[in-house]
Amino acid sequence: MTVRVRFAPSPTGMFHVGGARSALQNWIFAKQHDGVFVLRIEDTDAARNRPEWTEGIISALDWIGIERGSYEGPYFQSSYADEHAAAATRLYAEGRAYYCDCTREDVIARTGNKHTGYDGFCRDRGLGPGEGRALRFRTPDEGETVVVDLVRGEPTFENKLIEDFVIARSDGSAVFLLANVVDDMTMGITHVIRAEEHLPNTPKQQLLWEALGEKPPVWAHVPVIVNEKRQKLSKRRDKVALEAYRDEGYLAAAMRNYLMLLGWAPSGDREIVPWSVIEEEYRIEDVNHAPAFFDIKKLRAFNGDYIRALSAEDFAAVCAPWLAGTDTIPPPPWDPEAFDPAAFAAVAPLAQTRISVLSEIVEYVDFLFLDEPVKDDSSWMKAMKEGAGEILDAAATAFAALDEWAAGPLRIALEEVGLERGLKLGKVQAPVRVAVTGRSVGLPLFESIEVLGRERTLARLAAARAQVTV
RNA sequence: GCCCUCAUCGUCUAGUGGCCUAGGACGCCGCCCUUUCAAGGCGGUAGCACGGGUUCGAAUCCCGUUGGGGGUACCA
Repeated sequence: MTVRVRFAPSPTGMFHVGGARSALQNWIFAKQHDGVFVLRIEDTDAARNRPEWTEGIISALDWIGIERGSYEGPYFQSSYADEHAAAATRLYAEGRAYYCDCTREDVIARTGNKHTGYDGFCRDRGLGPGEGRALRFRTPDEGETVVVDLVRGEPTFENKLIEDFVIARSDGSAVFLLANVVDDMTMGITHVIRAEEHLPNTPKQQLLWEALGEKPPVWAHVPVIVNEKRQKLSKRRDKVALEAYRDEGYLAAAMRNYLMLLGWAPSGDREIVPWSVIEEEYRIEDVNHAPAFFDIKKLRAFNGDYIRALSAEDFAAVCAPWLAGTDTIPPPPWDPEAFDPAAFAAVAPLAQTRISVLSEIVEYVDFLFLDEPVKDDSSWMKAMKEGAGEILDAAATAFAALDEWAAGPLRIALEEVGLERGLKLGKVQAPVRVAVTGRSVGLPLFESIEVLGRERTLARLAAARAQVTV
């Protein structure tokens, strides 16, 4: 028997980080078992299967490293409508399902509680299909349903506590529970790996598999990912869009490493490991049972680590989108014509240890490509204190006298300016830094000045001097 | 309400009855390095939810309590 697992996201126009983790888990599982990984876009309403959303899902998979060609699909749930209908018909014909004309309000009126579920009112009324009648599955009155779950063992559910749930709407279309089962059956799915939130659905789906005469798949319910309030990550209140992380400058490798560490850890005291280690060591059975908090701070730390591990060439390459802008990444503040790849390459290694996400690259190098440096007010307040004007003058004079425009001599020149005034380099460099880069924090100063060039540096020093009154 | 499920530093985890005086990582704090800021090095902070068992011995097994999460739709 070949293992067949499926990743079944619903098209929502956004790819959830939880979905990314789930896709990765399914993908690894298929690889480890020489099995097949299937992508099936899930939505019973065909009208919602928007092509651009599907493309979004696929490009998210591309980004996270699940190459096209390593999976089957995409398939669409809505294309199995005939199978859904056939299954519903069969279940009705065999007495495993019955029609019901109760509305939600009817049920609540009878039970007096909106959370008790369906009361079985139409069970034996012998209703046939018709207007306003939904098809309900006749749940067994006794016995129990044992779910075989790779991460949770064998959660057991008492059948009598499972309500007669709807499997087809009054318009005949199948509801998620049935559609999902029929899709999995027709696609020969053997293993279903998904989030814990589906666990309460599982006995219902398993009952359907059995009623349809097939052996249910092996399940694996991994814990959900939660926010700082320990609630399931939600599209509405949490930042969950994978593409948002991508556009902010998280590396796919860091993201997937981090995602896989939610609820699991590789052997030895290590966390940042090559993907090959994860593929080899990850065992779905070893995944924790408790929900994990999506800690962006730790993700950032991982990302910084991955960035620092890049070669100079690779670093420059991954920065490119933020240096030029893309469809989804805003363009940098400078004129594209002003961008100088050689100047960037010269300072890039200095920036590499200083950023945690790629989008931060812009503020470190913008002084090289802007006509005038940005003027950060709090930096000015801090650096342009009394004596600053004089320091700027002295620095300009000393720099102008230099024969060799390079970081070493520039540093010596400024140190002398400080020496004459009994000031440490740290003190004298502050106003110079702000004058040249606009900010009090940035790349190493003399290397920056070297790359900026004599002419522009002296011009900025003079411009700043003119604005300083002390 | 009912059903399901979970419980080790603030967070992610290691731990499967003695290697635990509970290990690592992120965060936080301190020191070193240092032209700012990072990076790097060194050190520190902090945890087995609680109560009962079982056992010579329990973070690990059992029961209960408390607390958290999920589900409870003619959504997926």
